[in-house]
Amino acid sequence: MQVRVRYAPSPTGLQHIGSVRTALFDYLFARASGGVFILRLEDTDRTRYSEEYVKNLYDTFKWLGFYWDEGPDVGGPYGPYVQSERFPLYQARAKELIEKGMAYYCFCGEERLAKVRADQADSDTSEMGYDRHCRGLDPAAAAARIAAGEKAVIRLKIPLEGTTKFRDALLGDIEWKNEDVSPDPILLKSDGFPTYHLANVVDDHLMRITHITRAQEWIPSAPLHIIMYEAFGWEPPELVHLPMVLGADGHKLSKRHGATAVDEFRKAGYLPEALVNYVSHLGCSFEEGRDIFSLADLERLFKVERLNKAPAIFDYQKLEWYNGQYIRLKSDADLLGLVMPYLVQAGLLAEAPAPEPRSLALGAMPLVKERLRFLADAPIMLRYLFEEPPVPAPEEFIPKKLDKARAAELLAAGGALLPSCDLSDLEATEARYRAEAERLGAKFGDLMMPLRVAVTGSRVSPPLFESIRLIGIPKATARIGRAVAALS
RNA sequence: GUCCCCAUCGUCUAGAGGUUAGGACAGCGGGUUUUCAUCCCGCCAACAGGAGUUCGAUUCUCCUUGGGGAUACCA
Repeated sequence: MQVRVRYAPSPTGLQHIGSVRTALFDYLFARASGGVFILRLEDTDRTRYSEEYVKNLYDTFKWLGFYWDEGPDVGGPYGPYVQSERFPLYQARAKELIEKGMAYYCFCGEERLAKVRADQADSDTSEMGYDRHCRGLDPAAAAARIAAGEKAVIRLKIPLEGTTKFRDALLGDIEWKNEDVSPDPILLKSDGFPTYHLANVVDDHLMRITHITRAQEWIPSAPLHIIMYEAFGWEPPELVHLPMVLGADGHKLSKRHGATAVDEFRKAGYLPEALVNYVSHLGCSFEEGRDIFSLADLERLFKVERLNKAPAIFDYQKLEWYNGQYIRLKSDADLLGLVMPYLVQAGLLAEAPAPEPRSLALGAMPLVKERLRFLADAPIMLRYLFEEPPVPAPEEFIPKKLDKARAAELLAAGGALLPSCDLSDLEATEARYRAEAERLGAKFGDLMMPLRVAVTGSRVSPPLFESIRLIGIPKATARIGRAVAALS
């Protein structure tokens, strides 16, 4: 039997790093088993729905490099793949359950439900949730009220006794007492929209889903779904509940822990490879003694047995390390392509730069490749190549244990030497400067630091001689001249 | 409160009865180096606790403790 797995997001927010991790495992599971990966939009919550989130969903996965075999945009034999386009299906199925006596109309309004909840909170009862007030209603009477136009929801009849068993491919056998299952959850809302439970079960069955992979927060609704499958007389898919992703404080990952929307990572200059690689190791391992895995590697190596049961804490530092690794793996041309939008946004480069500034930027890539943590760091690091940096305060020029006069002297000497240097020969240039430092009785570093500050505007910068080679000796000499003047 | 799931270094993990408990990130200390970074080397650091089972338990069972999740006309 061919494996069919789906990622079924609800477009009620930006794609979250946690759900993307679930999507990744869905995707890998399908690919590793030669199965089919399906995207299904669960847009049944129209109060939180937004078109913008649908767009974000597509953008996110395109950027990450996932593709689906069936979905709203690519079609497929079991469509439509958007739940809002499938409403009649759910209504029919809910009514089917009523006819079978497995579900019932409930006429309880918000107020009564709120009161039930409040009473439960006040008393020391362990009973929680709906009190099954309408469960005992005469079906014919209820049907008559519906026919008369009264508003109602449809609730599933959870058996009052007995147990529901199911097997999780990861966690093994799980058995629930039916009295502990959510008491008669709503299947169809009063506005006729299905809830997650109904839509999910109906669609998973109709779309021939073979494996449900979702986060462990869904375990408590699994028995309820199983009861529904049984009520319909359907074979339930295999369940795989994935470990959750937590923040540093051990709670469900959320905004207060830092960035959570994939979009935020993307804008900050994270690479999709880094994100995928890092996230794939939250709750899963692939191969020992290796840290770097491409999406293609993961597709090949993924196995359900390598999944973990315990929740994983999201570690921003490790993600950052991965990002650096992937940045260093890029060719200069590729890196420039990635960094370009950031340079453009900072006003350092035109959107379609002329050959000269473009080659300047390209030449700068080897200088920053080892230094970038995020793509967004590039403009800060490279600004001095494109613009005249302001002359820093005098104390910035003064090496440790030296004074202002000495700094000016070293700076002037270093500047004077520059025009006669052949910067295509870095070694020779360095040798000359070392000799110059010796002649002046200065440490090499003390000769270099003021020069660096004068040329780049900062004590921290990419390698100096290569930087000068990029902007040209005349420009560098001019900057040094200005700095000498400022120091005198 | 009730129910469910989980438990190896600070973090992500390897380990599937016998290992000096391995790797990675972070931290710390060195080295390379014109600053910063990269890179290289080293160090620190874990089987939550208690009962069993067994010749032998990190590994199997139970209990305790701890952590997380669910308890919506959201998913």
